[in-house]
Amino acid sequence: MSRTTIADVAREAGVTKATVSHAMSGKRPISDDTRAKVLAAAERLNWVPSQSARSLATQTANAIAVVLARDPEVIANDSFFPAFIAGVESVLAETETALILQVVPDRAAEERAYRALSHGRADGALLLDLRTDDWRVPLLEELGLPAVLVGAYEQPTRFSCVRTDDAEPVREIIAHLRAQGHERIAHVSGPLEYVHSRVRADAYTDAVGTDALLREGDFTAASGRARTAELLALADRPTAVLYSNDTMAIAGLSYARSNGLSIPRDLAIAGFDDDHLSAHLSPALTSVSSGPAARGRAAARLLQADILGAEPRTEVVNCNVVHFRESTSTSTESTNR
Amino acid sequence: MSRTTIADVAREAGVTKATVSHAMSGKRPISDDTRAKVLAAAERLNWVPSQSARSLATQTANAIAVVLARDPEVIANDSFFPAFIAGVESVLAETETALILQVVPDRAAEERAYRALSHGRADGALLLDLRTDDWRVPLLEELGLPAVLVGAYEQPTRFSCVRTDDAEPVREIIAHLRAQGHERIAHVSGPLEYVHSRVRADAYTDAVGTDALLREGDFTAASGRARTAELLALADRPTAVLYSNDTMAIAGLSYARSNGLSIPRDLAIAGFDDDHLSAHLSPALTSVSSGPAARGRAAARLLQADILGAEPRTEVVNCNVVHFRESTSTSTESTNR
DNA sequence: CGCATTCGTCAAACCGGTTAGATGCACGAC
DNA sequence: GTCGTGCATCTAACCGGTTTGACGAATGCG
Repeated sequence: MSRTTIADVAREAGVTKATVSHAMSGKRPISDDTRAKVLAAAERLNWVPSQSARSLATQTANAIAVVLARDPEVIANDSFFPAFIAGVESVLAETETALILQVVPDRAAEERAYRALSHGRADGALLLDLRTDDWRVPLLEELGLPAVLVGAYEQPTRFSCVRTDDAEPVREIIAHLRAQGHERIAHVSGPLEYVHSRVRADAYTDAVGTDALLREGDFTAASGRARTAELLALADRPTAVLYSNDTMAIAGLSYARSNGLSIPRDLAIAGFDDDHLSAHLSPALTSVSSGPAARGRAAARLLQADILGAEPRTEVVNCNVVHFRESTSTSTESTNR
Repeated sequence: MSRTTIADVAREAGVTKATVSHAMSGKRPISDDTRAKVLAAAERLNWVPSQSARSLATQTANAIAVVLARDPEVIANDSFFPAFIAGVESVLAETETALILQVVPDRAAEERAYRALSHGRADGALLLDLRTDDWRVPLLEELGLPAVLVGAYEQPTRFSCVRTDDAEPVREIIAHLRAQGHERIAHVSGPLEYVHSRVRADAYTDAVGTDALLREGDFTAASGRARTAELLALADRPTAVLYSNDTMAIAGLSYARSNGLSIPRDLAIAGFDDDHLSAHLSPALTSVSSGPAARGRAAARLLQADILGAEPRTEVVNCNVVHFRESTSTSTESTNR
């Protein structure tokens, strides 16, 4: 099963490897008829240059990477992720760049993964789920691996960022709930080590004036259910809950219902990230669409620019739109969609 | 930014490159204290072997690939895909194998992608969305690239398969609808070039005895809406529709409703692939869970086995479970979950 | 007509690993 | 003391591209 190599093409075309290489890349002038011979030979033999040989020689990989330290279960139930990836791919497809997706169990493996990536496996990385003082940022700086930070990041950095303003939609939702007479508004956040969870939680605390009804979840349905149970068991139970993603919101909604509460009459519920089905739930779920596909596209573009040597820059992709739906409205009418 | 190479480690440890290589791989006996010196040096220098150099030398990539010819939009709204990937990753994570995800716009690009993959970029591929007489199967056989076929495939092949029986749940749903008195049952399929779409459509046609109410969709919400509109415009409009995925089902449901139909009273609706939110819709959507994560795990395991030289085999992962919910029940009660 | 210049191609080194074959050394058997 | 034997290590070739310096031929110019 010997694959055809550049040497085969060279022999077939009656030239040397170097000429084939130059004919393909155009980095040296090649006469038109030689180039034609080379192209014909390559075509005839179905030659595709070996990616590993090329990346060894050029130190580029034609691929970018996303390393995730999340539990696979969270990935499966997350609405942000697939849409984000779809956005990334829509940009990468244009240049036939591959996306390397690696899920790692722990920090040691994650660090190894980045080191391996920087050794010719990937030309750059997208960093998701940023933590405050994220250790990955200095690591990638040290490795010299281009990267784009997706989400808020507060430290100064040489990397490009794709930001969104996560605080604003939280304020909007709280204001909306307040306007409807809600006074005890709770928040089930994501893990607070994540910057975006923290930003949302802080915006929440600022808006309601206390963190008494703030509970930390982990984006899973199980945690949504558990935190909701805790909140509803309080003597002064909340009349509205804002969750940091739709999966937790729906788990909370189910739990509240199974305990005899009517949504939104007894408990108003809002989510985050606007799963594509959330508009069709019963009641339709108020949620914040964060434009995951647009963010994916922006991140991929910035990364490609960075790899080509462009100056890093921060792009604010503010696609955040709050969709107010039945789950937070006192009237029966919904603003479906 | 010169990365540390095996030569640096060799110098640091006072041995040659070959010794370092053997010490790491264990392919030749190395004395204990030499090995210790090498490991210490590698640790000290934070050495990670270059993946491209290694894969050039060994013709292995430590990565497997999934190439998708779908529109990014379909990926974003598909419930099968993220869960499947999560299942795959949960297996790959154990061996620090990377997943290469490549979305291609057309067939030429897809073929190039597979050829490039077989040149040291990936050790194997998972084939999704199989078509009847899929051209990719002979191509990968020719390239000698190990692969696992996910879904039904009828031709004989040397590749392992992960099968599910897509016909059985269709029969179950039709029987269920029949038992409720439905006589005009329609089906909105996926593109019929896909084997799984075809199998479902055939099972449907067999069960109802005609394909008069069969319409071909493409898994997008837009097509679900359009095909539903066509069906409802018929003189003898159907009283029940089975869709080949949940996205189309929900689009159809919304359309029917906005035309004044009540679900399930005027129109019963069932989906496929059981999105994680489908149980929470209004009405809760009857759907078929195909165990995407389990299938992903099985596919990844079979591929890893194949790469290591195991005999190809077909594994039937029959996780298909029909969840009958409100959208197909005449009574108000639901079997939620 | 001779020389400089440009153009197109070639030969060889290099990227960073792996691996087959050669070599040196210690040890045991005779 | 000599010779085989086996173990540990080294040397060097190789994987398949890219890239640089060299070189021969064609061209331009005085």
